[in-house]
Amino acid sequence: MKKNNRSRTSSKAASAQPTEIVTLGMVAQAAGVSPATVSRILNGSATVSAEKRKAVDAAIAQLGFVPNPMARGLAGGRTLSVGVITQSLDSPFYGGALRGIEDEFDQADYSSLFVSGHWNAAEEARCIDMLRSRRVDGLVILSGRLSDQALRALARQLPVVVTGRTLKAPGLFAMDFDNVEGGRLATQHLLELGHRRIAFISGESHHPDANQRLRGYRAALEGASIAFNPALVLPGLFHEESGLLAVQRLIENRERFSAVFAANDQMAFGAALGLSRHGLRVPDDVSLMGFDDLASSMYCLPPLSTVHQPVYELGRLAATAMLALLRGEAPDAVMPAPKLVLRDSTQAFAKL
Amino acid sequence: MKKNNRSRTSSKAASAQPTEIVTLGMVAQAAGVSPATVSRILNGSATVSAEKRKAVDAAIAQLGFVPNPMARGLAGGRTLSVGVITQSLDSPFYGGALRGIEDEFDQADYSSLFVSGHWNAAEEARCIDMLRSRRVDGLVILSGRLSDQALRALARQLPVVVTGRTLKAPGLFAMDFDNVEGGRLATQHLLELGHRRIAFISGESHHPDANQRLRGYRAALEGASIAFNPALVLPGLFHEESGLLAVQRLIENRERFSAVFAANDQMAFGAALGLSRHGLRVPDDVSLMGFDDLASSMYCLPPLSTVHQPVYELGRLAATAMLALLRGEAPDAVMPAPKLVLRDSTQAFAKL
DNA sequence: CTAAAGTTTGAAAGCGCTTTCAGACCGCGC
DNA sequence: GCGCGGTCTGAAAGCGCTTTCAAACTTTAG
Repeated sequence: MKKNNRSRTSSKAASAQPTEIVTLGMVAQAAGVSPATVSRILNGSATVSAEKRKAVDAAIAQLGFVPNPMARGLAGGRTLSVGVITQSLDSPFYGGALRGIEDEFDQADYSSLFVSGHWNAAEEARCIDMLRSRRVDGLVILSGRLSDQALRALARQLPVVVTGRTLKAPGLFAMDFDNVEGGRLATQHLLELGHRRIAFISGESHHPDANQRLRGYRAALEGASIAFNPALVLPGLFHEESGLLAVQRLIENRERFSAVFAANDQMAFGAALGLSRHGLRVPDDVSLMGFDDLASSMYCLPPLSTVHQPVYELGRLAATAMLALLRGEAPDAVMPAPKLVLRDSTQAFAKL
Repeated sequence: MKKNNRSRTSSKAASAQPTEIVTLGMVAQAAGVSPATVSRILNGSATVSAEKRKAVDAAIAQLGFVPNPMARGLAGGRTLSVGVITQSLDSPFYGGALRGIEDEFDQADYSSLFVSGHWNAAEEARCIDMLRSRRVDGLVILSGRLSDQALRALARQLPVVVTGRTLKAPGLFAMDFDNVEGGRLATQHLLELGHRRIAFISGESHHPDANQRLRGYRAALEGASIAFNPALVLPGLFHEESGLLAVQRLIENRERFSAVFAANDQMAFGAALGLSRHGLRVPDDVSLMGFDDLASSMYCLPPLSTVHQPVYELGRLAATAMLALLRGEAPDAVMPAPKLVLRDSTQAFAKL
């Protein structure tokens, strides 16, 4: 018995291990060829005679050989894995995107390493270091906090796909959703329903999405020749509580409004609760509009009118783009345009 | 220039790479010691003179050396990574657990590989194979579909922590939430409010959680000497739509009920919508109780009374248990007991 | 029929790290 | 002064795979 240092958990106990470790070398031996040949067949990196190929395929099947990604990574420089940086693993919004990414990569036999940056540039950088040390072949970043500069530098080292940006650089593919148009659409809808005093609950001030949606809101107002009233825009933090708070503030300030447009659905939920606490009914007393179209928006009370973001699709597109980048091709993913989803939380303005 | 086959993306373009690849060998050379010594210091696997240790530490810091996990894994048999099998990456319920797991492992310098089994035993097996081929040091399985048998076999090969089971085996740690008690608590609460005709929307019939919660429901009924009425328990699929459907069915059947207890919050949301569609108000006309206490349950309308599951804590506990297993210790994590969270969706039964 | 130009193939050299194994060095006791 | 048990340390052998490199054949051209 040679020295077997690996901690295979049980060297004597379990005898009928379902999966004994099978190496490429063993396959080679079983097929009567050299390891190099097996590797070539595995990777299609060179032509191999049909005869040997058959023998090897048989050996692989018979032994149940599964290549060891670590060894592959070490030797070949590729790991068939890509890092995905999200901000929070349990975000109802990004969750869908993660699923899309996972599905797409799975199909291509890549595996995805998910890590979350917690909306924090430093932590994000840490994650990136970690992923690079694991030698991921590429990086998908869901609207990170990194500067465009840093992103460009990163893309020089490995392929990067980033969402929520418009940015061009070698090795870098950016996909952006038209938040301005989305914000405009939502506001316009409210306007068309006759609303004139429309409150806007914004997202975090640093967040580009929030600002773009605000721009859309202002653009729509302008299009309808309605003066922008800063007192009607409230700060928000993209979570339920901040929506609630915003509405409370609005009411405390005795601001008059017949509709509320929240920069995301989560804040809209909070707003709905806030309104209800003050005896205001949605949509009878005030119309409410969200943004994102979370899975749960269809089932809240009342079902929320919102701007649909194809978040699962976005995930798939991002992954597809990464796959293209990895193949050395230029990705051609196109983000779907914003689309209004009208449900029960908005209705025509009723003159009081 | 030696042959540099690695595809470092740019061998000439970028000159001021932020992170040049630094190997253990380079550290050794810089510190004037052998690679073996550096490794020993890194892993604390043997005593090293203070002098050399200092030199090496300095070199590491100066060069910004980061060990390559792949090489470590290949050579040492440990990868400092653990696989986490969840069912859906975007589940509002498991999301919290994932976050807990990630946080805990991060602190211990382990990284987590998340994959989802999509509630499907075959896919789950695929995931496990994939993770094993990546040589994860352990496996955390969030209420999988695998048989206890399979789990036991798995645990013989590497440490496993599984939630949603009661199971004892070497190398295996199971953590279970007391769903029966939770179901009992919720039902009892409704009972105490004076409700007598309480509908129960169940989860998938194969899902142990659903069945346990049902058992709790029946136990509470029994405790109050109320006959169990099968017509009041509806099948459900743990998602919103099935909650909606269940309520519709209930109403179509002209079943009389003054309260609904859904086996999870998502179905409760659906139920709320269903009730509202039929002009039934929560809680005035019917009380509604959920299970899980999702983050959003606090913000729905009306805020949902439910059974709190400490899902983030559960994640942390699972990770802590895995860390203990990895150290060869026996984990001693204890699941918190179910706790009622009473909000606005339940109220005393008002005689019609 | 020989030289040049392909094809296939295997031997061998790594990838970056861990881990024996044995040598070097030290302080002891006899 | 010699041998013994200890404590450090480096050389070297892998881990499982990829990728040169050159050898061994086959073709094709001249």
